[in-house]
Amino acid sequence: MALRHAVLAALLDEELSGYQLAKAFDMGVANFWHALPQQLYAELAKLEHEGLITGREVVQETRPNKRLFKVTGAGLDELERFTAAATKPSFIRDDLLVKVQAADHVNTEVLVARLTERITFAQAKIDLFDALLRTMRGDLAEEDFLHRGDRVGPYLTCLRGLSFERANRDWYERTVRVLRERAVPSPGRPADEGL
Amino acid sequence: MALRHAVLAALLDEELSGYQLAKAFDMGVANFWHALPQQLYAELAKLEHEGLITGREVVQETRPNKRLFKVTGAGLDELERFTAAATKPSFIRDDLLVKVQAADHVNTEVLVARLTERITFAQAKIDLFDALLRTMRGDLAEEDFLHRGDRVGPYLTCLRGLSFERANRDWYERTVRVLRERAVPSPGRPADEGL
DNA sequence: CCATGATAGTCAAGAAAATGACTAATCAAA
DNA sequence: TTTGATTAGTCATTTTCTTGACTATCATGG
Repeated sequence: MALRHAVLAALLDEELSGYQLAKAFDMGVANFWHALPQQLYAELAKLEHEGLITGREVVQETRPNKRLFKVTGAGLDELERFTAAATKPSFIRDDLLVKVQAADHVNTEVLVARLTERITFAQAKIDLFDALLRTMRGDLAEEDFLHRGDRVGPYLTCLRGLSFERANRDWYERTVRVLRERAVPSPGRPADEGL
Repeated sequence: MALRHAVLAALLDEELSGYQLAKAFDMGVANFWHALPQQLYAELAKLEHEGLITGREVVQETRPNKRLFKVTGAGLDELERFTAAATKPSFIRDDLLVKVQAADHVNTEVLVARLTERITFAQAKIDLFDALLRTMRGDLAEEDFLHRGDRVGPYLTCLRGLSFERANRDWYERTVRVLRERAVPSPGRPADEGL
């Protein structure tokens, strides 16, 4: 039941429409949670029905009308309750880990290709997060912002996202290096093709 | 559809029973995927039905009988196909990120408590992974093992798990530090209670 | 003798997430 | 001028994951 709380958390700082939320939760900027539009619209409906958020229609001339949502007092209480509740640990869930686990038994070249794709992707996210952090902290140094800035929550989660993507990139790179080195027949070790 | 491939990957190096698999996939050692026993038994049944694995009954006197599974040729082909297929990027999915995202709006003390719990948990996993890695590489240095050892797949995934848990621990610790510092009323900045 | 915990495995139900297709408007560029 | 992109949102189906309970046997400790 974390999606609902992720939505509540996202609506704390600004009123957003379902569409804007969907953008925020898509792969690009999903620094703290990821969800598809369908899930979000469904969740917004439920949350509004339960009185944890309220929506207001915003009429637009040039664009289709939209509904902006914000968290109610009851919503804040629910978040508070959620925060106090026990947490269950998180796991990495990455296709690539499964593939690398099988690395000794499958074709190395395709695996390296997949890893290389992901290096690019990870780097893109790193750049994005870097830019996001710079925007958030303005002209303050990071430590200053964390100490004195208002709204450090989003900054902290973004830091985690940045660190995660950096670790991804580094591991992808190292794994590629290892697999490539092993693929080259070197003295003292039989080559891949030799098996 | 990654669970089935995770199971295949896990069965590559050794024959395992459903029960043993369940152990391997539980929170303790799930370095590359996580799943509950129910999922695993169901998946094993499906995989056997489709001929991607074969099971053999092992009669035991002192314990209930068990079925050991191993990957068939078709299973290996399926893994190969999976490895070649496009990967979708992975995201962190952590309750705590949601909670920290809302940090500026909820009670800091309970949040710090949750974070502190996780520091302990992360440290335990770090120690576990460290030990696992040492066992896998034997008396070889890491770089030597990665270059010359057989079966580097599991080692590499374990490395990723280790790095992930280290990053978790570090982020939890930093977040606790930041939240604690901000909670203390300091000159030049209004205290939490002041709002 | 009884409680416990480990081994080994199963069933059913429900919540959450992913997939795929769809409406409908407006704007910008080819 | 029609194609594609963006904004805004919905529906239906399937897959996957989680929760919770349940059956057995054997070993160990108290």
